[in-house]
Amino acid sequence: MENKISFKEAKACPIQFVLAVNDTLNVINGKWKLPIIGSLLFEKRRFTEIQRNIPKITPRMLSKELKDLEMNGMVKRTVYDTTPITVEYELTESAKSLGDVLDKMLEWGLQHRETVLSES
Amino acid sequence: MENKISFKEAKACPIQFVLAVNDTLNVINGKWKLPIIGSLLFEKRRFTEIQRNIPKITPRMLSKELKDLEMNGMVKRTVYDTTPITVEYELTESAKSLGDVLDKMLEWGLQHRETVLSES
DNA sequence: GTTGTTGCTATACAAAAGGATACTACTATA
DNA sequence: TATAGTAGTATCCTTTTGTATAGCAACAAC
Repeated sequence: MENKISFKEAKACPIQFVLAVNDTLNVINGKWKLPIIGSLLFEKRRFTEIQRNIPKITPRMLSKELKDLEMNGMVKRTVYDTTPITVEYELTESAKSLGDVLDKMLEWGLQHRETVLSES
Repeated sequence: MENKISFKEAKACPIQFVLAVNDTLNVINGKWKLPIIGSLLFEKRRFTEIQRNIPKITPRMLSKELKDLEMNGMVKRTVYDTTPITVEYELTESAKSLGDVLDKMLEWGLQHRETVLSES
């Protein structure tokens, strides 16, 4: 039962290509995932720390997005039995490796903006 | 008035970082942009060709998304005065260069999926 | 003169995403 | 006893996104 798809195979087939790229996009989609990942990129943080880091997010949204990220293997949640209780969120190794992809997007985004503006 | 931001600057500042990456994400967000880009990656196509290429898209959505992509400098639209009228859509150079970014996303997506599955 | 083709647009609606506001249980501090 | 901090939930509402279905104008072939 070898259903693993190689880069080569995925790239050659438009359908597999779109599906696999969407896998990546789905992990970071929505208004808040990127800011949350950004907040955790360099250090683990607690719920309220992230909240203070992203001024306009509501606890409902933060809670929901953290759950999403955890389910997708992007964030690890650790509970410490202190009083009051302490919960720490940190990025998984896989999530940290997304940094390279984000760099590529950053690069393209800056360049594209320049190209588009220079044409107007 | 030099408001151009370098990769280095953007990478160092979390806010600029998130903004610039979002620039890239916004260009390909929504359900249909990626399939449309995929359809145009190797050849220019006409409206109904794209429609046939992406079976479940409605003309309303295709029309809307193509306009979006055109406005964002991703697609060039050319009208030929034939009967019936012919309209061709093709990716801009900037859009084609997005291919490299998509490859990175593809790579990460495949790898992440493997990592997450192997842990369960 | 009916049907088909091209590249769409109009209207109405359903679903998904996100926001506002209030609230919980527990404890520590003033 | 009142206030504040911890990590969230619950409920309701608005905004955004996408769908369904129909139709248009210009021709051309049958």
